[in-house]
Amino acid sequence: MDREIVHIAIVEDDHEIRQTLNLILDGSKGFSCKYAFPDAESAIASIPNLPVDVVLMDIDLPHKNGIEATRELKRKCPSIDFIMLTVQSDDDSIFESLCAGASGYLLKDTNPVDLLVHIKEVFNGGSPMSSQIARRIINSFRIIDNPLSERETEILKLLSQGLNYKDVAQEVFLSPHTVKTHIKNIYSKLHVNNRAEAIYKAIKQKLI
Amino acid sequence: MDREIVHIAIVEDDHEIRQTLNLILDGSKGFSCKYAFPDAESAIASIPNLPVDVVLMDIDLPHKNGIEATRELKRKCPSIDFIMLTVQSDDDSIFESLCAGASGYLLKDTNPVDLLVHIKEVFNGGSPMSSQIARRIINSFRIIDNPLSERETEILKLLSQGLNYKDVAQEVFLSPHTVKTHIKNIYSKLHVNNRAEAIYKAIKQKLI
DNA sequence: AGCTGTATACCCCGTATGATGTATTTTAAA
DNA sequence: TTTAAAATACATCATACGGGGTATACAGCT
Repeated sequence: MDREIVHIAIVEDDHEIRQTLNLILDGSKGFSCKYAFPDAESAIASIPNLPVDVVLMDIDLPHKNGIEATRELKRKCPSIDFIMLTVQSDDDSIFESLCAGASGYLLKDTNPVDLLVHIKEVFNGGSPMSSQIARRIINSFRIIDNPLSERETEILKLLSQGLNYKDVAQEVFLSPHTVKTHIKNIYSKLHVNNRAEAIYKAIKQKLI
Repeated sequence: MDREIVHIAIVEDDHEIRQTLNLILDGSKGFSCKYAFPDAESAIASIPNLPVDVVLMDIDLPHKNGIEATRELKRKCPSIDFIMLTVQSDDDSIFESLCAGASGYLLKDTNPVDLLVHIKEVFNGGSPMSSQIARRIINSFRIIDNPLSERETEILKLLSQGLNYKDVAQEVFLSPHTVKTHIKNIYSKLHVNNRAEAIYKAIKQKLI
């Protein structure tokens, strides 16, 4: 099963990089690279009709950027894997790319041999990324700190499920008055004035 | 700066694995492994007082598991990096570990040479993980599908910021009546009856 | 012994909210 | 070109909600 050929497409506006990548990839055993596009528009128009397994996508493209292109193409062709290949390594680019459907995120200074390895990895269901980039993603999982007490967290969770004062009170065997007091305290601790904002903040800070 | 020695601690209940790892790591140039613990409790008691850079943590430990141990230790010693070293690769274990503060997640069948490389990576601010595990993490970023219109999304975002009918109406130059109608439609599309649940669902599905 | 935080419980009050309707216009797809 | 979806707007009504208070009891910390 490792003998299968991986069919690749490149989307990259820089003529030289595009040509170089194309030659390297198409010349390597087990790889085929017959398609290269200089912009998002032509890629979006053509790729859905091509027998492609993996797309190498630059982020900085002339009109429409590579993240948008990935979003549209991934919607049309969910089985194609996308690897972002870019100079940008800021958090926003990384997360947007992943949300758009990218399966890998590599920097352009990755050497050709590693690139081939990474393309194989994606093709076999992996997600290659430098360990520096992996760290940024992992850091997004951490909880900063939790000002809420256990009781308050419990109540906030129930509120996020759509329960009202009375229902929450019944659920946790408390007086509705007490629940109200807890909610007031939650608002004050999170510096918000209503339920909507409280839940938003709590989720963003991974409190619930 | 690559000449610095990485000080390692191991937490692993299996006697043989612990000894083997200990010998390999301590015998390698640039690495020092003087501490090995068979359970979470002893590790939690000792590690805060030891000069340790990286901890290799097994998940399956006798009483308290490795994820809990990581959570407690990371809280006490934020500068120590934790690598989970385990046979389990289920989604829950991965995400819980990362939320608990782990910086890497490797399977036990990782060969010793790679393990050394990965420890170096963590020490230098990276996050090593197999590309299979990376893929699972990345998949958690994807959006399933968005039933909301642009206008509705816009309004829901404003609601999550804590704005009320009137404020939203002003913000988007609409009649409060219209905003109310949009909100009704949002609730119906998300199958909820109130703001709290709507925001909770919307965030969980990455709609806002 | 005093302080702080948490958990519990109650009161009043004005208003924002959600449910249930009707209705027109614009836009996009079939 | 008809149809459907989206966006716009308004009315009524019971009630859930948030802000303002006050109060007791118990925990841990200093």
